[in-house]
Amino acid sequence: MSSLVHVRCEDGKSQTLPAGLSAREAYQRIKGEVPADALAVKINGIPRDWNTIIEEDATLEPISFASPEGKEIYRHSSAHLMAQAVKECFPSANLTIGPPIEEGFYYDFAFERSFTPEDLERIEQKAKALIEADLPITRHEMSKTQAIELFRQRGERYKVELLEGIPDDTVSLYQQGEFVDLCRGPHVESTGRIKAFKVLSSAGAYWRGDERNPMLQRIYGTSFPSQEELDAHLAKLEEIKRRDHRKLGKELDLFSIQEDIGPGLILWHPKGARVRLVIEDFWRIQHLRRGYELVYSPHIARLDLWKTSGHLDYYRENMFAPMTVESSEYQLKPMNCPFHIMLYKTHLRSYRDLPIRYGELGTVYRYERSGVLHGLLRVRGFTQDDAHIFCRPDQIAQEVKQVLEFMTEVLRTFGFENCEMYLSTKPDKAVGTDEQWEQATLALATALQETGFAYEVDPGEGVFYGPKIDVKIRDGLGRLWQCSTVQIDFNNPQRFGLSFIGEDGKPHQPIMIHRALLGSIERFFGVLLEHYAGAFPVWLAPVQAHVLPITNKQHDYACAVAEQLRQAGCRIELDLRNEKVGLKIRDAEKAKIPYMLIVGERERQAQSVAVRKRNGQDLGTMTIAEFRDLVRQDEPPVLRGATLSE
RNA sequence: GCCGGCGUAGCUCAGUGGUAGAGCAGCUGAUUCGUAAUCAGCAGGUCGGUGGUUCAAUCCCACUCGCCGGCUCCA
Repeated sequence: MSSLVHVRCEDGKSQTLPAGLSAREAYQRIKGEVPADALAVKINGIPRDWNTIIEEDATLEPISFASPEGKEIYRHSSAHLMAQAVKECFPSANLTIGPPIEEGFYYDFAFERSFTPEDLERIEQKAKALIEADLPITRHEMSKTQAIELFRQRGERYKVELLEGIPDDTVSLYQQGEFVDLCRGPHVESTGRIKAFKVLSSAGAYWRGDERNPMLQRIYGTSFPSQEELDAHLAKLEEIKRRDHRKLGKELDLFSIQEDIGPGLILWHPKGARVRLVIEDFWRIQHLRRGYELVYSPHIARLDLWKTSGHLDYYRENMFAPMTVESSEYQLKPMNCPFHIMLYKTHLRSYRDLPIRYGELGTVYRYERSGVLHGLLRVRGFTQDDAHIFCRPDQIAQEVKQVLEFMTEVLRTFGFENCEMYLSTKPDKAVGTDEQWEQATLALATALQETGFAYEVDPGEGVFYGPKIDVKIRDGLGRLWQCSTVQIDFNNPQRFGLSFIGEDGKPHQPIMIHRALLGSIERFFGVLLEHYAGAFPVWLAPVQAHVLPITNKQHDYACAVAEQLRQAGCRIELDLRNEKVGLKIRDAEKAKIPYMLIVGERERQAQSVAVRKRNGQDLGTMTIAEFRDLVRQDEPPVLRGATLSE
């Protein structure tokens, strides 16, 4: 064995060193010092502890919190720290697992009761004391048998169970003080490396995520390298709460969900409905211009239709129970596709007719388990902006490409510039031939490439009837939301025996493409509401301006202003209350009205309005016609002065 | 569905084993006012629902409905 190794640092500096040094020592010898923010080190590209012994030639690259790996290590060590605190406060709690997650970490414990807020406070204090103690974190490798014995002695039965499932003979443990956890690592060097630590919440979670398993007590927490960063993160959490669409929906009187109506069922109030109408008008105009036929279908249909479509077999758990009418069974629709298929079948189709694109704002009802309902984002009755494209296999790529372009245009209009695309391929359980899958998947990939979108492949995540593209949009707070989806379907054309007559005069089977741009109107509305924090852009705002007379001497004029603007298609409200303008402005501001039109004696004389924006900006006075043009400017071109009947 | 928390006036919330309060909103009156709160008065609740314990329940107990957080991110 060579006693010398060649070690290179991330910047290319290298040195030949005796084997057996730790990564930290080696790095120090070459570079003089290890950066203060280096949590761990990549050795030949693999994250490791700083005290890993170097036995072979290696390249070293420090990992800081700035990198995804660094965050993971930091949060993972934080999870251990919290687990140590829990074990010290509650020795009878059993350890299970504790991974880092997106903005923090959690650790699951088996404990005889739930943790109370007081417990969490105590745990946080204990963790802070352990940070203060700056305990070294050390790695120990041992045989699996030894590890099992160790955890058995400590009464950690879940750890024993985990170990029994590990195929390797050797496992690694990490220790800090009395605390020992089974862990692959790496970790930071000591508990003192964790600077700002916060316990956030607790909740029940099933062991291994399976509801047949016992319920564990999960504690969530987060940590950052500085108090400032932690504070910023907590402020962001507050901001998320402030923007919660459920809160805004109530404050702005947009919608409600009422116990007497039923969970997951949305009641659209006039203001919410106005926004929805604008969204839907925009949607309809766009679809008509892009070669879609708009259709309507009923909310219930004979159960047999759902047998043919396969929903009864594959989707039953998400459907409301059927109802019996005149001794036939009917089913509330969970999807619109069977209706569009039946529409296709009303005529004999030629290859010249394809593609046929049916679009519908179709309201569907799905049974969702009570615990998963969430405001407008997860409901039991919602309206899909659905469309089904029937085309020849060779038209898939072209059609999908058009859908993607259409989708980005629509999303951009609503203020979503960034999205992420995922291509999901054939799952284990699937219908259709391998050839069909390959052809369709390739068509999707081609469409993505031709439109120039970066995308990730989700292997095996396709629906059983075909591959799909899912699109997630990023909102104002950087959160991702699944809205658009494009799915290829070989299954339904076959089940329903769809055909078109080809050039050869023989029947062929069309391909069906399911697609939604907004996903569901309810969900999209919720996302939009949070994205804009309730302050809709002018073209979407339920009320675009308040007319605020200063005294009752201007009431007649204010009414005339409002009436003229309404006739011009603006959404205007009058505030004739016997109050000072200051209060009227304050109230309009709270209601997030984009414009305030203040009319006093001067404006009445000049037949003008003084325009104030909701951000406080004063646009000065202008005529009513000028203001109307100002509002128009904010509308997407397609809607500008457009009507559905044109 | 499961675990935990919560449910009091239109809204936000306080409160107690002896049948309830505040602020805002609402209504009435006064004020006629120039860019984020004028003043005064009035009215408003079967304390989510059902059942039980008790002389007495909004409060304690059980059930139920609903809401909130969480429930596949391999130690």
